[in-house]
Amino acid sequence: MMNEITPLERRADGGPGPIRRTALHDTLVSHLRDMIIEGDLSPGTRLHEGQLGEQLGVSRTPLREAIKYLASEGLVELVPSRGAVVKRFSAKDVHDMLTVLQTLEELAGKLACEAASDAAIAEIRALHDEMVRRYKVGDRLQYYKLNQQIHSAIVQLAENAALADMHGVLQTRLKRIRFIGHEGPEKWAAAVAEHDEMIVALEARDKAKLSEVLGRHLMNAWERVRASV
Amino acid sequence: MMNEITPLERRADGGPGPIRRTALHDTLVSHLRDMIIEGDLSPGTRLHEGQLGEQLGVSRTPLREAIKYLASEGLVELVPSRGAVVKRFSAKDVHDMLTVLQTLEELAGKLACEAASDAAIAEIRALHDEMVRRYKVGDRLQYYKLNQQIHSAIVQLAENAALADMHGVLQTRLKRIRFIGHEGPEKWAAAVAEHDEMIVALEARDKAKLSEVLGRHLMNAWERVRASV
DNA sequence: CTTTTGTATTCTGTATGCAGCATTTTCTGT
DNA sequence: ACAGAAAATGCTGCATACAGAATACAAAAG
Repeated sequence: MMNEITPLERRADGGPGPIRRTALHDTLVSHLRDMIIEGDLSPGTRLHEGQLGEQLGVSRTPLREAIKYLASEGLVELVPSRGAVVKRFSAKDVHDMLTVLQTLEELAGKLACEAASDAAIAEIRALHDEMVRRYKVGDRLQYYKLNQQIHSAIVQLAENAALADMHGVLQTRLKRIRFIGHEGPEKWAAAVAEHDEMIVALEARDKAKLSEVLGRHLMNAWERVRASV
Repeated sequence: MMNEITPLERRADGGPGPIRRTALHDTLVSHLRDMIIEGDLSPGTRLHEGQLGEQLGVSRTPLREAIKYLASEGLVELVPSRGAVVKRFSAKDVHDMLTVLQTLEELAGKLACEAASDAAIAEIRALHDEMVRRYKVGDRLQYYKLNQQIHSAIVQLAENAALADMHGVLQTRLKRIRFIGHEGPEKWAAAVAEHDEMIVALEARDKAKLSEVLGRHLMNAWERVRASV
């Protein structure tokens, strides 16, 4: 992927709704996040404030603030007097994260079955169907994005802000790994099959089943990505 | 508690080990954290950069960086063009956090039984005994601190960095609530009893039992603090 | 040829200055 | 006297400037 670093475009408006001024901080944070996830900034790379700021067309002050924010999210590491470096995750780190993610999604599954409205479930079904379509066509990138969306959406159904937060942090940390990991056809098929089970269980509001499938799905996720780590 | 705000003392050394220079950022972050937890900055309060910086004896720049860091931790909220305010947690928020914390500690319990060394368990036993001593004397503050330490220590035993991270974030967010919550004698006794069960289960390395007790303990925690929220 | 030390450069850490937005106060018209 | 508008104040957001630490390089000594 390795795009070249492009200056940050400061979009003036967020579209419809109340006219909200540019929030440079947020823009910078997500921009840097993407750069890390997509590999423009690979693990171990030092985040050079002067250079990076110049490339993005931003002064050091807001850049530093964004870096501190990302540090708290765990994407970069702050070394006193030596700046920030992109955090490197070991295989064990990834496995640990998946273990926690598994537990969180199991919980999310249970809560979702209790709290979700039919309409919300229907939306996820739509995402799922679209994802399957992408799978059949072999569109990996869109598949990947829809996959993430579905998992996040199920967590949203649980209507538990803390759960969504924790899940989001881990999901973000893992994005880079998943972004790289390219499982073979048979494993991909298995993943899709698990997703199918998920949707069925959700529509049936079968707590135990949904929780079980989500857990199994993430256990298998480890098998799928372990080679890439 | 409401201490008056005191200038930040810049400690020169962290004790033994390699002589490390003052890390103002870290100091500021934990100082602000403490101020929020202990109620010097109550929920809804705007964090006035000029004023606060002057009181702490620090310029606005590092202060802003620390605030951004805390924002990512979820202790303060950033409002565009209007600075940062201390986040206010609703009863549902607290309940949600405890739900997630429960799940995480259940997981920690299972992992801890597998991974912990005898020595590590002995250390927790020591903390526990000390805590019980404090309970018998009625020393609430020390009891509270040791209580937190024990929970964190058990999570540490699991040797899962991601788990420890997520647990730490939630623990921090809840600290303020727990700091306030003063349960009555009978509930306090029940909590101590649960801790007793925990230690016994841990020493027996009884995964199921430890996990169950930890879960129950946190369910009850909600009963103990719900009045304070 | 290797090692060590002194110096120069580069980068981080912190302070300060300036512009724009939000809010409040004051002024004006009815 | 009251409503609305305009000015004034205060604060945030960003940029720049300065000081100190770390690193890299070069020269000299073993």
